[in-house]
Amino acid sequence: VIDELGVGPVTDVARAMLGWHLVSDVDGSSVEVMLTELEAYAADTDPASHAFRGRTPRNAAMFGRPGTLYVYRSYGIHWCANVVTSEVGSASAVLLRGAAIVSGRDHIVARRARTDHLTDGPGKLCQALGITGAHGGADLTDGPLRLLPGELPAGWRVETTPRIGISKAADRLWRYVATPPR
DNA sequence: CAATCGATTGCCT
DNA sequence: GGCAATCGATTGT
Repeated sequence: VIDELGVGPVTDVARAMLGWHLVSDVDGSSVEVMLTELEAYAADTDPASHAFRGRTPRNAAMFGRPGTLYVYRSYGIHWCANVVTSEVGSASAVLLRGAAIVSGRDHIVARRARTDHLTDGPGKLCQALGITGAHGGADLTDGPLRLLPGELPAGWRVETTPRIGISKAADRLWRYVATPPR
């Protein structure tokens, strides 16, 4: 299903993943979103990657198979999710920063306890999908969280910008944002 | 063993 | 637009 993941540089993979869908059946709530904002992190050559300094207890999941979920806690409060995109041992990953809701909006509203800004940010997206640290290392090809290849709808544009909130390698245009036609 | 610092969010002015 | 909240992995003494 996710044969496209292990192929090519993580930047290309991240851009190609725009329009892919992520389905969550966590806690019995079925939610589906389409990915619209992603960032590429290349383990070895990227000082901003959590895997840049090698394997640690936190980033162990990044060294797994392509299609593995890597989840970490940010600012002690939020969960952020990445998809491992490289072969075992390479630890390149794509950070999930934003998505468009396809179905299950009611479940998301309940989880987020608000009706706006539901999935526009890495922490918000995790909360919307019910992703927590317990899902770190999960296989996205099988289980309550599934990643499905797809295409952006006609007319959507892709913008390339610097990554958000990092201090190292901040000049690389490795953030990809898809926006609907106006 | 203590110190540091976020791949952020939401509420405040 | 500014800033506090919050915690554990990672790094330094």
